[in-house]
Amino acid sequence: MAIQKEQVVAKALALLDEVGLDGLTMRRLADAMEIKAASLYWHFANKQVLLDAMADALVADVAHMPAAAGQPWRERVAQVAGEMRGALLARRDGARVYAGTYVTSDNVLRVGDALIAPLREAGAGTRLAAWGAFSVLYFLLGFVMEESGFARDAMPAAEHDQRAETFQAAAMARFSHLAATREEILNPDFEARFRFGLDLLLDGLAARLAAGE
Amino acid sequence: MAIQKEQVVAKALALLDEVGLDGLTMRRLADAMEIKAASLYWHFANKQVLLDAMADALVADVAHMPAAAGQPWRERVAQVAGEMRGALLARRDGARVYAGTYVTSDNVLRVGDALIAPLREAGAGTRLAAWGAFSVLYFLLGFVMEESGFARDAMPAAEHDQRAETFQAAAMARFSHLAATREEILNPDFEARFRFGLDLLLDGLAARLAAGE
DNA sequence: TCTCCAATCTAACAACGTTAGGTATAGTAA
DNA sequence: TTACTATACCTAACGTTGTTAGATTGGAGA
Repeated sequence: MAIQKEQVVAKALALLDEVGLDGLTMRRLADAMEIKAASLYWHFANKQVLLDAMADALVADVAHMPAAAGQPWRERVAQVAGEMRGALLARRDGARVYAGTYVTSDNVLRVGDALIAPLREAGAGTRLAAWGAFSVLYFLLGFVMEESGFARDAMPAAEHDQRAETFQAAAMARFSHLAATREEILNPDFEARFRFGLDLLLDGLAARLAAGE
Repeated sequence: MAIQKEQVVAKALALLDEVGLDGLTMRRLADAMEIKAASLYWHFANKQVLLDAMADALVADVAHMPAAAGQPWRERVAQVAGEMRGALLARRDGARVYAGTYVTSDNVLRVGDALIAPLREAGAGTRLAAWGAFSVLYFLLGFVMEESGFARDAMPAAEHDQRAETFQAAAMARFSHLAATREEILNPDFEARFRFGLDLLLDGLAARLAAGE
């Protein structure tokens, strides 16, 4: 029975890649499984429960690697954060699915634990460790939501270009600082941008660790 | 005509507070305006356009105050970020509405400009200013989404308590670091938590500014 | 008075999530 | 074998949603 549930979730994630979150309907999912829509309610009480299970499955592979001996806490945090970002980007609308749920499954909790652990072992107090780890998660979630919203394949290329154009027009006309930093705002190297923001947080954490918090 | 549009948006925001994003249907909005649903499509091409306009209106009051003379860049960034958080929290599901759209309206662009400005004037290069400002925005968005999801009035009290319970059970059994920092994870002082994460980012930015980036 | 156009209406469509209640299948106990 | 039970599906339908087509209103300008 647990096996069947997981098969449904797997098919749902595969379908998500095809049709996106808005296109993911119970009827379409049922079709893909060669089943009728009503039968899905045998396995899941409602669609939200299904989405919760999908969100859980989304991060199932994150934070499984044990820390290498002597690995610095920064690297460990960055590692988990990178895995998490990768997991949310791996499937279309992954970040939206994840953000739309409020799951406290093992898979989700493990990520939190894996972010807190390096901080605690580096000497952080409970507040610094907990709030710091969650700050990383908040940044990560906000970042990836924007990142997947901006991805070229998330919208018609024409719309993408038109957006950049209206942005530029408004920026030049009214917002001098946006205009001045336009190139960096539109810079599509999301890997570097993510690393940049993450490093800001890690630097802040390092300063507090050094100060004995 | 623009007036009418804004009246619809205003009513929609008022209704949002009453029924939440999921309860906000075109028919209900039309009812509240003593109009039929189809008539809304005279003013807005579709629901998403309406939601975009709502997201725009949501942040209409943010970042209007000019910087006080000699005000440090940190304070200015914190000020705008605080206003933005306040705006997203001011209306029920405000963060969800905002995150679900991709608007490049004046109101939205002004926030970006107001976050970049202090950094640039403090000597930041274009990359540091732009990426730094957006890092603050990403954190902010992720934070407020979580915050409003966790707010007591966002879900039945029973569900809230049950969540905390299942969290605790799992944490104690399997995730020692979550268990150890449990109190700080569940700490409801979101004001302090927000300030904490924001300060992490600001510290990181300060270090880079000092280094001449 | 006539014309025009903005703003609304009625009516309907397809699609959605979900529920009630029936049916086949397969394993288990008598 | 027979009877029972739980699992996993089915058909059929309900109410609601976003949206469209096309008709109707009403007021302003010629």
